[in-house]
Amino acid sequence: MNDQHDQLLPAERKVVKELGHLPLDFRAMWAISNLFRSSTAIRRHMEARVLANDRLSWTSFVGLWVLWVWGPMEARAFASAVGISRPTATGVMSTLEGRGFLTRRKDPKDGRMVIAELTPSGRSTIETLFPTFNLEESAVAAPLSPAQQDDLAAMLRTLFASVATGDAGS
Amino acid sequence: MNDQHDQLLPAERKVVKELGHLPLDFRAMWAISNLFRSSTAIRRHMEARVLANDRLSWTSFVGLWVLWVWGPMEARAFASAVGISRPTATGVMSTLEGRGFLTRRKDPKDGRMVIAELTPSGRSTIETLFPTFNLEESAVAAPLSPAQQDDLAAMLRTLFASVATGDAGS
DNA sequence: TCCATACCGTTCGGGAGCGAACGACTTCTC
DNA sequence: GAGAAGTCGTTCGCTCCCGAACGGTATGGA
Repeated sequence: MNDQHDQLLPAERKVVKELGHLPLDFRAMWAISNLFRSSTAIRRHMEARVLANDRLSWTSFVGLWVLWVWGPMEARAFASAVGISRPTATGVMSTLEGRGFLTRRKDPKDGRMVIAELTPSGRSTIETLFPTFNLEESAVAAPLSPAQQDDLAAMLRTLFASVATGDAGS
Repeated sequence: MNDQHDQLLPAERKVVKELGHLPLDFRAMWAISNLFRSSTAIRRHMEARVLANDRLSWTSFVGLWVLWVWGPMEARAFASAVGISRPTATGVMSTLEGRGFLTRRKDPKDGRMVIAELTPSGRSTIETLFPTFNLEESAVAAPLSPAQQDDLAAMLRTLFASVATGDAGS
């Protein structure tokens, strides 16, 4: 009598009530839909609690982080690492450039390429911001045991691989 | 010699190489960062594979889905259920209205309220689209065992609760 | 009764996001 | 060595996305 159903969120119970009669894969649905629910909520939580002080959007923050970790890189690689399209990367780079966090220069070896690089101001911003960000990540993940956190990361890598490489399904 | 490190993605290995010396919670970092990595990739996968045929954005699709499951609802509840702000909801509703999927009307009981409702066209669109969407969800989640899918959903609900209610940390 | 208070959806301004198309540049091919 | 083909970053047009601010509506208390 005490089954999985009791664990569901109110919104999920409503879905069962309205769509329960249809032949759907509810197990996959709960996994995927909670992936989006939690990721959106955490993103907004981080923006409000950690990033708002520096008036930094999530994507700009990721941009700084990527350039910090990888060093100077071509616009194309930047877009890929941040996880956005090339047109979007142009805009994000312009934003960061306008705030003095980033510089653009042409690659002398290949006139098509543009190389983005952190300014000292950009570097110091991410260097002081990231530890705070990670502290909040740690707090958010705290309700999960260390082993659970490892399992979670492993399963998410599996999902990522299932759409990234083979381009899953049908 | 065969530890967790071997499981890491190339980008994650680079992070360890560059930031490994700092006192950070890498376990939480892998969990949270893979949450965003996988959610972004799956979202784009779904947009390209399922939603593109109907020229429907992710958010518009969720909007249709919400109205399908919940029936007619106030704009505020719509925004909350879709997971967007009220200003954004105004825009999304306008988009759906322009495409003939949704109608807006004033609540006669309270002149401030606006009630959104699916048109027959909107209803038939989501009714034929959602089973296809769920089939793809199923395919994406397939590399995980049923028990793993349940565990994943449960852990994600825990993370969601940790930022939604108590507003976690510090 | 009337006026603060509060809540609703919308508008505004600005950044993020994409596919398609474009000019600049490199490389391949004959 | 000149034209075709490919690749790069950018621009364009549109949608999404948010916080702040605004007008319209309801409600509680003096």
